[in-house]
Amino acid sequence: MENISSIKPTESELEILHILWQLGKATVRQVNDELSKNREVGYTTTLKLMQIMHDKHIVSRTEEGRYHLYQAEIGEEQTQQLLLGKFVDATFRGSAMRLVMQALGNQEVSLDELEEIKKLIAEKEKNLGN
Amino acid sequence: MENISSIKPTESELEILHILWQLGKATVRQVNDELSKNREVGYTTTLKLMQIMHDKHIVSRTEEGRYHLYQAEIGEEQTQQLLLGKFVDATFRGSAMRLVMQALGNQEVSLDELEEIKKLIAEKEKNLGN
DNA sequence: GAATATCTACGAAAATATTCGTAATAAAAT
DNA sequence: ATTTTATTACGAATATTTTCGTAGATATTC
Repeated sequence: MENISSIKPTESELEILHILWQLGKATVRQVNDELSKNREVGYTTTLKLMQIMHDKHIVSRTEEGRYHLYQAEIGEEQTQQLLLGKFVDATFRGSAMRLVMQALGNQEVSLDELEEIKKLIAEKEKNLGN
Repeated sequence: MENISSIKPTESELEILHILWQLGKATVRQVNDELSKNREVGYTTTLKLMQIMHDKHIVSRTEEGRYHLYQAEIGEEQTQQLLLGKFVDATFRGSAMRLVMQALGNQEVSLDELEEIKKLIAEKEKNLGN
């Protein structure tokens, strides 16, 4: 990926990216099998999507004999970060704070997870305190 | 809105909703003026979008003389909550925790805001502690 | 009161995203 | 070696979202 901040995978592409992030390298068949666990989807549909993603350089591929092995070209965290920024802008008018408040208030978060978040806040406060 | 969990405003619709949430009631002209502050957009484009939103029952309208006065039919927090849930699923595979960590780690959040978040966490821990 | 401006309604074009059918090719099985 | 199976390439149909042109109605201005 050259143009790093212009990433905008569609929802379907994101589904495929998640599978590739999990599997590392995968054939269209493997990805399609994974997708099929959740919903009906034709093999050529998945193939086409992955070809488009290849055109867009968000996945790379190598030929292994007769197959193509696909691999994500953009990192999971990096992508989440970018999508998060856009989502915050679109839905929370740029206020990450409000997003966090809503997420903590209403989404499922466990006690252990809250502890981790507290640690992160403590560190962040230390840095901001400078 | 009858079918509350099937809300899925598009990005353009969300932009308009933000304006309506802010203004309360507004004419197409007012909304279009607001939109135009950010980007080029034709009046009839905005009109059409708002008509579609009316068809979908995500806004209501009353006739005031020659104008129509539009008003959001879905609440801001409620909508954000729904979109947040979908976003967490699509982008963070359902882990609100990871979203919060990333948001705190990389988005802009001030010291004061961190304090507020800490308060929220404290309360939530009290409840979860039961 | 004629011209101008400002609305709404509506259809359809344009842009984007998703789905799939068909053909070509290569491998595997019989 | 012929048939069956699995793969890629490609075009096109379908669906969704966004944009806008045109027409008709009603007010406003000169």
